[in-house]
Amino acid sequence: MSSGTTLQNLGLRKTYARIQIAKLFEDSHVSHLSAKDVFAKLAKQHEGISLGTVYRVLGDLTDVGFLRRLHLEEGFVSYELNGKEQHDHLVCTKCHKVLQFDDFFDHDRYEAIARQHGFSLSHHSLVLYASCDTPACKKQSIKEN
Amino acid sequence: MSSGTTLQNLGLRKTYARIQIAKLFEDSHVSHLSAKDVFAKLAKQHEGISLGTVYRVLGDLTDVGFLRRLHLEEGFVSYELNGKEQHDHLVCTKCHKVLQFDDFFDHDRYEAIARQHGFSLSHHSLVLYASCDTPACKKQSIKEN
DNA sequence: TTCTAAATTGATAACGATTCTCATTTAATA
DNA sequence: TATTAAATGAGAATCGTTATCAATTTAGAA
Repeated sequence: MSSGTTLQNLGLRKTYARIQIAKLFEDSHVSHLSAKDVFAKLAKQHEGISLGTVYRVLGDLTDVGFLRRLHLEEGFVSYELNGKEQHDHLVCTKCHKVLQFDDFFDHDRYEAIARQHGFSLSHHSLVLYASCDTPACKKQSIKEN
Repeated sequence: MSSGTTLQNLGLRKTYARIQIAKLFEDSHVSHLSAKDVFAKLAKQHEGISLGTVYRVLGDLTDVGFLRRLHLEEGFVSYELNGKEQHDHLVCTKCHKVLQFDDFFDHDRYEAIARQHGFSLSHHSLVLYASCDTPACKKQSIKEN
């Protein structure tokens, strides 16, 4: 399914910026991009999508359920495709590498916990902070100090 | 244990600002306070602790392990006492009420997941977003729209 | 295809949370 | 008590993000 079709199905006007940004996320190579990441990637390939528009489009795509907001690291938000199954994230505290993992047992348990407290679950955020200590990670850690 | 003693044990100089802020968190009534929350609470009772100092002290107390940073809501950080057992949070998406809950089964599972991916677990963040729909919550939701 | 109204965009100002700077004050200790 | 390093207040600076507004583009009617 092309990004253009996706946008129409979502009830959004088909614009150049939205198509390029939706494509970026549909491209399987990328995930959890921040606004700045998106801006940088688009700047390399296309002229004239401003940072303000990137923020707006990310907001729009999130509002219609195409993207989902993540708070993996302090100080900024990232976005990922909002698939049916929500997966969780493992973040290296040293080199900031991010891995996704699926924990299929979670959702029901989380729902039960929410219900026990009289809440009705909307979604959850589980982030495991850990160090990966790969050679690349160590190199990066040194650079930062 | 008084906050002064706590600070000394942590290797921090005993200053007025640090003692007041540590006390605020040791007082069992409060938890998950943002810098602005702390500033506001101190302003009522004590003169002359600047917002800059609040941020610095919160950072210091986090660095020595007395507090722990939380990212419960978008746009700002909150802090809570860093007890041995880490508990998780349930946040109302409408009125922003926060409840803590303990899920004692989690830690081992999280550690296993990290290990499976070659990571070594440091800590985790689990936040359940849900609506509480209490009368107070509904009142607040209306106010915000 | 052309026209029109409404939605989107770029440029840039504004904002809120947080950090930094630096002169002044305070805590630890000799 | 005097010395020195650390902590503070005031305010400037920074960073991510949102808002403003005039100009452009889209979708759909004519």
